[in-house]
Amino acid sequence: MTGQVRTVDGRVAGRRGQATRQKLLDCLGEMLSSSPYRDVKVIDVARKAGTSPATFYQYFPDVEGAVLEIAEEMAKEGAGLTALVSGRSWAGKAGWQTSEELVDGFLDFWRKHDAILRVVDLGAAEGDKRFNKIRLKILNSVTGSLTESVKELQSKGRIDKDISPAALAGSLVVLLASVASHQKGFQSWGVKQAELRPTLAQLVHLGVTGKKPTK
Amino acid sequence: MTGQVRTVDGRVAGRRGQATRQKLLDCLGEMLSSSPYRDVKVIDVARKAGTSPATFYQYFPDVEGAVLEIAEEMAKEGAGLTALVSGRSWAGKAGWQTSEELVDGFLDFWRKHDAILRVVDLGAAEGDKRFNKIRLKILNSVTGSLTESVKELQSKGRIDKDISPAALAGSLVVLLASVASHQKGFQSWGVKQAELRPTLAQLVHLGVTGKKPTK
DNA sequence: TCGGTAAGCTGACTGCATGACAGGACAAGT
DNA sequence: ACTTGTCCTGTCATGCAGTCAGCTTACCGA
Repeated sequence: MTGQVRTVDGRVAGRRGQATRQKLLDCLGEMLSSSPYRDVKVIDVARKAGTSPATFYQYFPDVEGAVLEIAEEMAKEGAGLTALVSGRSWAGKAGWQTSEELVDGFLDFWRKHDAILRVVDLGAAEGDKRFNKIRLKILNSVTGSLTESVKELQSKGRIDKDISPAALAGSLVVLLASVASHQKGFQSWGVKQAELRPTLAQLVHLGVTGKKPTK
Repeated sequence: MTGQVRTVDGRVAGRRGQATRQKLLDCLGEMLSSSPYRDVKVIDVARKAGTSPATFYQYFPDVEGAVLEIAEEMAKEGAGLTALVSGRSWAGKAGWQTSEELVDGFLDFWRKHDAILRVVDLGAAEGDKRFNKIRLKILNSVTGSLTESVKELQSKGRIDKDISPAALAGSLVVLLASVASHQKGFQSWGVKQAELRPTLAQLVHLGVTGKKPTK
């Protein structure tokens, strides 16, 4: 399934080559954290990795191509976020705990992949299908499970019939994603990190169950 | 207060100069809508405006500087979003209407300024204070009013005391903003445009009042 | 009407990044 | 030692960034 790693000109990469490739990806990742995406240059990445620009182009068509590579990697890890929702209960105290853990898991993941997620978000918003696919892969892992939960509760009459479960689940997930990526922005509103957690958990619980949580 | 428009080298811009400057801004705006931010070149903007790169640099230090200019302009318009919340009622049917109109107004604004908002969002997420300031200026116009509404309802005991009004208002506003900027992404979840509106309105109403809306 | 002055624009230049290529260095097997 | 295939880099053509001197245009007072 996962074919061998290949260079741009078709050769099969060996041990040494893979190491170089990975080093380039790592350095690119670091650069994305420290400088604006628009200013990241191939030459800088190469220098940081102790190699030459030509080497970079042996493994990636351009900066964007390498970013996609990092993003794919992250998306694999992101698939694990499903566990935050699937098989969890939304009733009573357990429901509140589900909410809290979902929020925590999400914020942690976003904090960890902060820089690369910014770029993925931009690419997706600009209409690039490859980036959108990656973004969806991550969000879907949560949205899918959440949609099921909403449908179930809706069938019990707890949520209005004219609400689309997918739209609701999607909105909540997007809410988490964007709060996560603008955590710093909240500080300007005098909102502390610690206040964000319960607020989001409350919103999620309200959205999914239509009820205030019992703690 | 608003000093005269000046060129980079300190000259005062006259009628013709202002027109050229504006044309450059317009063309940059168009380019941002049609191609990725990273690929927008000064030379292309200049060509599109029927002038030379050197002229561009007479009015702006670089692409980012010009983008900030467009963004400031947009932020002024965005200040008008306050009207969507301030002085509105959150009780009964009127509350539901407030919710709906807030969502509509927000989505419209975002759709209209789609391209530039993407860049502002990126800049803010990357930690650039100037972009963050602009982003906050827009969001604050709504968050401020919404925070007041939440505080008022909280004092009536309708919302838990341990919820920070600012955090709640901020989260809701950020929810609107991010759903707006990824409207296309929702289509992949099989969510139609028309379903988004009521879902968001419901979430906003739930968040602010803690109750399901009466329609 | 006629300079004088400041605004407005651009050609030309330097420097740097991109991206392609050919060929050298190196490791492994025979 | 020789061959083979991987791996890296020097070099080069191309194109954009950003600066400057100098030319053109518009305005204004005498």
